[in-house]
Amino acid sequence: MTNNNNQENNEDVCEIFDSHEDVIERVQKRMIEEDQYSQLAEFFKIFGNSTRLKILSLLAIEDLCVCDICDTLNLNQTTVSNQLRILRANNIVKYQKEGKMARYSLTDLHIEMIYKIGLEHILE
Amino acid sequence: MTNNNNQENNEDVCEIFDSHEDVIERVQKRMIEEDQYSQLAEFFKIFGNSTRLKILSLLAIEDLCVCDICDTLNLNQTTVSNQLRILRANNIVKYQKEGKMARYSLTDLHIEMIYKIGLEHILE
DNA sequence: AAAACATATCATAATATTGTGATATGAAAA
DNA sequence: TTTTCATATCACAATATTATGATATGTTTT
Repeated sequence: MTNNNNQENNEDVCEIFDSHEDVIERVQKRMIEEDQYSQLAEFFKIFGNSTRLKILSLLAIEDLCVCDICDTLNLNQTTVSNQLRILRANNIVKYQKEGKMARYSLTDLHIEMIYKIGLEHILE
Repeated sequence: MTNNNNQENNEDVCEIFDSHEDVIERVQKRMIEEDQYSQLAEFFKIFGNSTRLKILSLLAIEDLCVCDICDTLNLNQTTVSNQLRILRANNIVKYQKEGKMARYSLTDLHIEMIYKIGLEHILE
């Protein structure tokens, strides 16, 4: 596994077998801030619900109004509006008022990228 | 907005203003399977918890045993083991027994990619 | 103005997820 | 074999999330 030479009971000079303390210190140094982990988790949580994923996948195809989303997905208007609120609050979608309608779209290319990599993953 | 010519009250022949029915039908055709949305949501749900994200970010740096993960993150052993179980069940991490220790690693490059795109996103 | 329509918000019951104490398993050390 | 160590599993209280009915807001039509 490791390409060390021949000595068997060497646990002092070999750099490869470093102590747990060393590992911990080294890895800790490369971590991001506590707050960033939370932000990231909040961001990914958005993708962890199939209703929201469906909405996102539709908006990746084209911009849509709320009622088209409802009808396409055959979902309750309240359900869709609620999820859109969550998506808005997290800056995942934006919308534009057109008369009494609201036309929604994705804010950001990252959203589509993440969706597609995830899809690639589950399709192996 | 749309590059149509000069007529003002044209609502019959112009292909650009299609009815809700047309939009719905067109978009529905490009959707993936119900089951795939669920699978995708399950997959992304994994990233939606900061403890799991922390573990994943450590394993993206180097392979680690459970106790090193606990010590690095200053977390309960049960908590870490539980999250590792979830990660294993979802094929996000794998492990290798080494004596009484278990060395964990990421299964797949997609994991690291998604983590990094997410990080890019929250850093604007 | 009233009616109809598109969307948003509020309140809540049902459900899911989280961290953790208690405990089990299994391997190495004594 | 007993003890110790590393990790896993179980059970569960605390918390978070979901979908949805009821209702509010705001816009167009009549």
